[in-house]
Amino acid sequence: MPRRICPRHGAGYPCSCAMGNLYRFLEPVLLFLLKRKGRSYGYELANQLKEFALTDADVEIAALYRTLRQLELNSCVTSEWDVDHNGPARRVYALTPRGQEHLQEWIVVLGHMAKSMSRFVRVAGKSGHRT
Amino acid sequence: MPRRICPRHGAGYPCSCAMGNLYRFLEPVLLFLLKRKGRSYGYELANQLKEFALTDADVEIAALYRTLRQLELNSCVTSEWDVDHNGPARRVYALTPRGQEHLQEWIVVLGHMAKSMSRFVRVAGKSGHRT
DNA sequence: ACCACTTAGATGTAACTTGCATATATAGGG
DNA sequence: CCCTATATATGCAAGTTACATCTAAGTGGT
Repeated sequence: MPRRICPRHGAGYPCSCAMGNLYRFLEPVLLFLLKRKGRSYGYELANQLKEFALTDADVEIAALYRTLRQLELNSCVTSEWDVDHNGPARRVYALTPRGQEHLQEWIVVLGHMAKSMSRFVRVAGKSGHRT
Repeated sequence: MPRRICPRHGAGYPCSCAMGNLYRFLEPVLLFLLKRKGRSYGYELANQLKEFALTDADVEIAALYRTLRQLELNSCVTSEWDVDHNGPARRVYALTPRGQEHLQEWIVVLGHMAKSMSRFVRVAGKSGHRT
């Protein structure tokens, strides 16, 4: 999330300029999974991610961990270590109110994009590709 | 288009890994406009682009010119100078068969993405946002 | 004890993309 | 001559991505 306030649309409107990290769309899915689950950690989220992957690309585990830390830096999630189990410690994340908001912004942006893309596919696909 | 052959899905399947330049989605729209128009040049394409923008971001004119040159490097379009008019010379582009194919790949990829995004918006939007 | 494997998180870095500023040049109007 | 519109292009800092690599704790086999 580098440019949180979009210079073109300002602070109020959730445009994709301000969303950042659009490429593989990890952020919105992670926020949603955390909302649904309550709390979770990276390794677990990685396995649930496939269910909602917004592209057909594989989950990049390194990007996932970095995205989670980035979300924490931006106060969208909080984390604490969980050592109360066998195996290596887990960094357990939970959504903040700020994260809830950000998820809603993402939902608006992705809604727009889905609509534009569907329209494009409909129009562009109409002419030219034979069955 | 840096990684044209995706190491995960191979050369046959048009996955988004191999598409590159996914961020602002200039490429597919330019290919489509060229197909529809027959031939056109950067400055003209820039004005038509707004009609099919896949995100709400403004058209980045520099990105447009660079994307067109990149498409030419990858044999998706050809170009020639048009000086047969008043004003500065225009670099006029036309779609190649390779470009047609690439547009079809984009349509498949964007179709998948639109579907995944719609689903995500439907599911994630269901709980939590009050009117 | 040693080794391989799974779970769990993190970092290093080259290559690439993006946003924004800037440069170049032709032509028309004042 | 300056200003604007048309038209293409480059420079570069900052940010993103893909892939490799590292650390460490536990489990099961030999």
